[in-house]
Amino acid sequence: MKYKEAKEELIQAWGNLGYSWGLNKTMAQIHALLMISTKPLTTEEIMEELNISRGNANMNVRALLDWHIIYRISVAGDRKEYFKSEKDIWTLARQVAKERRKRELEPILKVLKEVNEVTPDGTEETKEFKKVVKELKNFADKSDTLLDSFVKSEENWFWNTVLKLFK
Amino acid sequence: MKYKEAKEELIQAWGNLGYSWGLNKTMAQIHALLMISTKPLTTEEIMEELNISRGNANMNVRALLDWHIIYRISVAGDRKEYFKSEKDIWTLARQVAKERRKRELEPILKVLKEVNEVTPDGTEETKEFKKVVKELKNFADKSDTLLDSFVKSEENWFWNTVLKLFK
DNA sequence: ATAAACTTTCAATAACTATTGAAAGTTCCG
DNA sequence: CGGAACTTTCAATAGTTATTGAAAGTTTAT
Repeated sequence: MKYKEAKEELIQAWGNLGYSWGLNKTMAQIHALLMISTKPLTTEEIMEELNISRGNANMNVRALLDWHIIYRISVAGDRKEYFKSEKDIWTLARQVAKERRKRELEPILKVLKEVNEVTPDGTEETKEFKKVVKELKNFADKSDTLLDSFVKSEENWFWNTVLKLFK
Repeated sequence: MKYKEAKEELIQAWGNLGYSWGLNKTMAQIHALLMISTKPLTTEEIMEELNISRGNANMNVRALLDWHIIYRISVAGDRKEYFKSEKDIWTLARQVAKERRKRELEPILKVLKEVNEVTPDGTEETKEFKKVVKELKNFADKSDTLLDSFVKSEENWFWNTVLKLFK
């Protein structure tokens, strides 16, 4: 297989995976491109490689910076901004987990706390509702603890301990 | 807080969470509705509660059946179909993990295997590419093992072992 | 076989999300 | 300051995904 084909296929696939991780397609593709690049790239180069507009490139680069999974690099004597990806997939996964925890888990925890305040009126409905909310809360709390530990963990320790369990 | 408010808020929040789990908003809302319902519901009732059309209700109910997270129920002497949700959140999470593994992880594993066949031509680019692909593959394989064990696990065993670790 | 009761389909359309590219903004340097 | 080099914004538009609802299809009872 030729390098160019392989590169395109990987960028494509990474785009899809990233999408299911909560990034958007272009964001994930820019990330993939930076991931396999041997050197930091400029907006110009990203635009060219992925055939996207300046505005699109700029917006998605900023989103990636916002997620803290790529970095801005300055080169002495050059006014352009260069970008490089966090290359350690482990750090990347932790970072994504951290963001998603903030964006997704926290809001539902807040709602669960809120709706648990429903006034029990003795009906079957509110009884069931309370029960379901309690279970959801339990589950969400556990997931939160797990995610938090994951975010704070270090690679080897995590894989060593967890994979030992799951073998 | 009134039951009706709480119910609506929970359905809304569940809709968002479900979305980030890879379902779509309506799918997740129907699921939430069945989750807190004390009895199985018909398509008609779902349409009414969520203010959605017959087609929409039907399509999303079928998608939920497809994910195996709700069930079809027949009531003797009644021609209508009733639906009820898998109420155990643990079983639900396992089922979702299973589907996503199939839909998301498997394709990327396939691509990684494929692009690893790139012909090394001695350039820096292909060297880096190979390295990145190898790391991704390692990570994806580990995630796959982990997910698979999760899917096959039983609730107490899982939480007991994992949470002990992460305390 | 007929018809009522119910389910499924699907073309039209609404709603949402992503993308473009030109204009406005910023920074740097002589 | 002036203007070149670069970045950011945003209104317009393209593209995608979700939703509707009426028509077609299916099942069941008589």
